[in-house]
Amino acid sequence: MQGTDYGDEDLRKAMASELRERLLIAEKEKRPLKVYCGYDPTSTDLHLGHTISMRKLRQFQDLGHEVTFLIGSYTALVGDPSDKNKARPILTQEQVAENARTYAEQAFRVLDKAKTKVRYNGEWLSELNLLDLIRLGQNFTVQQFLARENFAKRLEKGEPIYLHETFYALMQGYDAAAMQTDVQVGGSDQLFNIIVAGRKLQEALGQKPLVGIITGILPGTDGAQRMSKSTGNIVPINSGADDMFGKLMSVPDSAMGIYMRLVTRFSPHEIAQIEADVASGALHPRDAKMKMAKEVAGIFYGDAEAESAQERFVKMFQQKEVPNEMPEYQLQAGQTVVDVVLAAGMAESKSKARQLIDQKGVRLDGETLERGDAVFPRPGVLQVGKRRFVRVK
RNA sequence: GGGCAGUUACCCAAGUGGCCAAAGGGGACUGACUGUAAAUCAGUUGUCAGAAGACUUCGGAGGUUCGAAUCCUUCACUGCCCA
Repeated sequence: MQGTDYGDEDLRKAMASELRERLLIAEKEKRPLKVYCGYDPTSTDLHLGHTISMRKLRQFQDLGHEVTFLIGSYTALVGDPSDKNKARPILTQEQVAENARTYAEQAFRVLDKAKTKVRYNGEWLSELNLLDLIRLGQNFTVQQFLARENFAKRLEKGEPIYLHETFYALMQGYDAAAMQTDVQVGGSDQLFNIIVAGRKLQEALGQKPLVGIITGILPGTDGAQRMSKSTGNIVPINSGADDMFGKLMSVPDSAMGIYMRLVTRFSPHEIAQIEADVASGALHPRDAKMKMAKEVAGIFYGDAEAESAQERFVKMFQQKEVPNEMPEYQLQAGQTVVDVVLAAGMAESKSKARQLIDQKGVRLDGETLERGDAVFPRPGVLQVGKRRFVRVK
């Protein structure tokens, strides 16, 4: 149960004992537990935050249970109101289909492809008619929804709460029932959807209510806000070992602990040791973070790749060497420095390019370029800011 | 359906006829310091122009005015109260 976060000790105990009980039943019946977690394809990239629940699924998988990677093709059309103070813009079916396309592939960086069922909740949700929906709704009161923190907050602030947002929990709950789920994994923002909606609907439909495994929520690279595409603080799992390593190193020290707990394979004992060493000064916080970054990159890309990502990182940022690989740009005759910065995609407008130059943020082979209106002096490595490079040819 | 309030840049938010490209905060970006961390300090943050300046922007459209984010009309959207 490492990395779980129920926010309530009684609930945790109840779920732990229900899980034990359920395991015994399954053993007696000689069947695996049906375990699932749902992912709404609201963007194209899965990120580190998604992998917490995926790794829980993997654990179940390794223990021989039946794991379903559920793509929320239908729920994504509604938008989960969880952990948001705003309604999410509704996606079109086309957008959802496009996003869903690569989800499963990315998921197999963590899950065992051979043992994973991939399903789409449109399969059963699209079959429901209005009467079915009304019947589902009979199991819940408006008060239960208004008690949810994110709805209560919006209510208090006078922000809109759309009726369709309340369907989300019903839909997710119905997923659990449709798949006759034994165990559902999800982040603590899913507490309501899993513990209230899922269990209640299963009971109403004569099933044994599922056991919820509620994981902690990973903060983003800013170390504070929940990792999410819309806050722009994600570590994508598909963008290469170097990128992942670098992004992990930029996470504030204060978030190191939670990263180790949620997204590494370190044991509680190892984590305690690292934290003690950092506290005593025996281990430099930077090196502790490197350990974490290498471990996480290793999970997704293998230890060898993670090792070389670390080497490149050290070269680039500690020894200030330029990276070996970078995008290239073909210099055109007569182009000024501003032109090149703009054309190479290092600035979004000429004004911005000029500002960067004025701020001494533009260098060619390490030498600061002072004049934006001067003709670009010669081919070389153009650096903008600390970490953006392009080879001008 | 009726009454009231509101819609400002990436986000929050000030501004109620000229001094407004629009205060302040957050975020982002650049530089210094560092461990590509955090914190701190300095700067930038509509577009174009070397500068002066020009142009576009304050929910949409139209109007009044020498001049509009600010006034009027209308449309759309949101909240609150009443039904």
